[in-house]
Amino acid sequence: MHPDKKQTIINAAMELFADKGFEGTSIREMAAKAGVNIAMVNYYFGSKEKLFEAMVEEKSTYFRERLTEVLNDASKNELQKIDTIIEDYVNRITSQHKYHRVIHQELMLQQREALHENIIAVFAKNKEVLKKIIDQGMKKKVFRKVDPELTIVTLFGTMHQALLSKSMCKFLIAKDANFDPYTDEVFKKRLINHIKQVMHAHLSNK
Amino acid sequence: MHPDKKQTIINAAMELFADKGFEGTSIREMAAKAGVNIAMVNYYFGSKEKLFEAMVEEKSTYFRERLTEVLNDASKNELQKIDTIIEDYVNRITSQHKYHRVIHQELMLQQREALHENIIAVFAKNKEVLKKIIDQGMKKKVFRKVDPELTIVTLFGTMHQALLSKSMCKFLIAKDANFDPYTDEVFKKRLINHIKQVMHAHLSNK
DNA sequence: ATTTAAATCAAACGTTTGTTTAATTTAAAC
DNA sequence: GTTTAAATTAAACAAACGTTTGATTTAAAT
Repeated sequence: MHPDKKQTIINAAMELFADKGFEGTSIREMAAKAGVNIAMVNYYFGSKEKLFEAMVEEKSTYFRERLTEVLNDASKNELQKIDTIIEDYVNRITSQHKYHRVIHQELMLQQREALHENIIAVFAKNKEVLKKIIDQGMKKKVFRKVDPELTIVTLFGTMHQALLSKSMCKFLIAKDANFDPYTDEVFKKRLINHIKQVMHAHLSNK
Repeated sequence: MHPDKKQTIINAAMELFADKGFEGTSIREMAAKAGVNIAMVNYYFGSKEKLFEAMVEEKSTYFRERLTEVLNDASKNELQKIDTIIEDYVNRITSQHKYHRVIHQELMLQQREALHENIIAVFAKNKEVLKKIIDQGMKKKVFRKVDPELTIVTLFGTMHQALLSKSMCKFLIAKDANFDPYTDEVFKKRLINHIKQVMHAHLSNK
């Protein structure tokens, strides 16, 4: 009938999971938000937990592409590749911050740990590509000798810290009450520039 | 009778909140873990939510001291002060990572938002001190011109990313299965050194 | 037009939830 | 030793939870 009804449920669920957590979100709430009968969730997905897994799976495929082409782009040097990834990733998080919040919450908890592997697998590709670029840069002596893994941690950690908690973001940036970091282009630029500056200083060997 | 029974409940609650989230933790579970009757929670704290608030309040006071003395330590230059804060903060998180996990989860959710102010207030002092040091360093031209707020974000973001999700940490560092980032002194040193290196490169004006 | 299967629904299922009650035990005050 | 208040308990509370049922509607297949 409605072939996108599953999708509607997944989208409603994700919003609620991001704002209230998995156990904080009830099936009745999701069904109401999606405009469907509460029985439809179990009809389509089998259970609340399987819906959650389906949501992670469905949203994560969105991020699995690209990035490898950056690695093999001969027109860019290592530092330019890092810059591209920074821009790319900030745009991803701002456009899909609810999904990233869900993922991040889930990884901090010690529940449904079987899911952690799936989530980590999405990051794996990104980490791999970044690691290769950093290693390459160090080999060519255009990068200074750094800790590759923790450099990646700093890269992602800065973005997540800046973008995944609105309260913390507002506090640190001290904007007015209706400031929204996910739509504010000025802030996005500011964040991108900062991370680039940090990474240039940290990596560059001049 | 037992004057530390409230404390026992708070400690049991915090562990469970950190692993399962607020709504994922039941009062019966906490009571069992603390070895008290389930009615004692409401008897002492009034409600589950008030217990949560009491926990945040009680644990946060632990972090409210120090740090100002670092600011006024005339024997240290600005970079040395930053180094001290890095060491200090990594030690805090590793020794109290469950508390930091709870705080971090809470800030990502859009529930109990009245609590966010209290939580943010704990960070406020730390941010203030760091900001003063960075501003001072920039004024003296020993620091390069940077974005002070986002520099703080990078500092905290790196630590949180590295220490608050065990799955992510294990994946990035690729240690064996029973590697524990909170007790592993080698990893702690490695993290401290990395953050220092990043901050030196980012801030230092030589 | 009839059949058949998928989709949708309101209602009910048995649990678990946070909280309260009312009785009992404990310990301090007098 | 009696009184009084605080602490502790088992039991019960209504509400909300995820899930299932069985009937009904919808749409495709024959």
